[in-house]
Amino acid sequence: MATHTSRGPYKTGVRRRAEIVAAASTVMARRGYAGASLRLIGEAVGMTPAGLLRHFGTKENLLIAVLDDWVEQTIRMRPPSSATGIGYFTRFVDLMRYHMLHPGLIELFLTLSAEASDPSHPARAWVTARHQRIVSEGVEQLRNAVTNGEIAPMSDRRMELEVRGLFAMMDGLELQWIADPRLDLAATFESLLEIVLRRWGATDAPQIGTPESAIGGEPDVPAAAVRA
Amino acid sequence: MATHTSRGPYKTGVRRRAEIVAAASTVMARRGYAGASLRLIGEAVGMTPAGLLRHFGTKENLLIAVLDDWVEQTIRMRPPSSATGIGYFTRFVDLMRYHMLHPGLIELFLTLSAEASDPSHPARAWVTARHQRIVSEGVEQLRNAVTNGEIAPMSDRRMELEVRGLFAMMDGLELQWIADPRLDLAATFESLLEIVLRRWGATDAPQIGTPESAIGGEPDVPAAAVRA
DNA sequence: GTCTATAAGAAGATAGAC
DNA sequence: GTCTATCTTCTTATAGAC
Repeated sequence: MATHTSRGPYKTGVRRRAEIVAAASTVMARRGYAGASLRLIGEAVGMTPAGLLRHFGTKENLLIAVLDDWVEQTIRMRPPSSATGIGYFTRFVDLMRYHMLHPGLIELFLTLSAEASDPSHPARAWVTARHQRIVSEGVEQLRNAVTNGEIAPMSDRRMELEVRGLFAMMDGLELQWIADPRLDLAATFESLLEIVLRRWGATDAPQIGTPESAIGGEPDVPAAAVRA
Repeated sequence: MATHTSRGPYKTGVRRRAEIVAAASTVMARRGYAGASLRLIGEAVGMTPAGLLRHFGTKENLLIAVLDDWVEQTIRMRPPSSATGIGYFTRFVDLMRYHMLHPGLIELFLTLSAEASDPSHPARAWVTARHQRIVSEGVEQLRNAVTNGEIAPMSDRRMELEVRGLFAMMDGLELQWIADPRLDLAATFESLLEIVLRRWGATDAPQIGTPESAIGGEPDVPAAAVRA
């Protein structure tokens, strides 16, 4: 006991736990919650199903850990209130680029969002709450943009409509992208966001040219190379 | 044999088959392909798993039958080439209203679209092919709209971008709607479509007021009542 | 055409050795 | 902290009675 080099008794345990969450995240993203068995996750991290349950008790607890990790990663990538007004929205281009490098994250979110149409799905409440949170967060930032004079004024109803439309477009593009990874997700979104910002009357809309093609159809334009 | 009243020997068989497909469609939409066991589907239609497999042989064959039925229902609702140019896009408002009355259809499509991010998923090829088909179909109709002088000209790349953005918005709104059915899907989409058509320079964009609120928050505005 | 019975395997979860 | 072994239940699928 006195000879171990780690400073805390739980140090390796914490690391192992993180490895399990990462593996579970990947497998659940690919196969869905129901399709991701503890054996499959265990194989990915080199452990038996019993070993996993020593750490998390139940499969549902593991899902919750995966969701928490997803939130943590997203926040680390895009800290809340790091940008206000229009800057809040332009930062989503970086988020899309981040997603292209970590496909599992968005696969997981979309799979759970769709699966959770079942009211008895363990992630149902989490998904619903998250949708509500990002819409109200978006409306708040759009209001900031108006207050700061970055964009033209609009009604509250119009703001909710615009925010819902923008977030819907992001999710829908991600859905197209996981069906065909040749789609340049970040570039496509960047072009569409520019159109939206221009329509809102943003004066500092980023100057971005229309990408060569949304799909890299020609073999000499390997858009898929951007992925990890 | 000579006494039965049905005209063909397979009449009841065909009806039963249709009932199974309908039940399987509902259960798969709610639980995903992996989560929808033959036992669960059998209970929904009053049959044992063995009975189901008498009709379809394997679970995967049943999924194929469900996908074919999905296509058939969608086509019946919105016949191909029934509207060209801008009319093609405005008809999507009707499609959204239809989806609100038949939630299972869109739940199934979204669940499978997300699940099928796994390359080994049996519906992977079907989902990918469908995404490609509707994008090229949309671009074709947008081109028609330009040719007919309904909207301002735009480049081929821009057309693909606009179509991808519009379809992404539709899928994303549907994702928001299954997470919170209080959202008035058709009205929200109608308002957003009007904005897009106006931007395209459509002269006959439908005159629709912004809905009272995208979410019927007040108890006296039961937006959910529109559902079946 | 649907059933019961059953196979062969995988699922989540528990007990206890080391 | 991870293992093996085991339990119970559930999975898809087959065989054969009615």
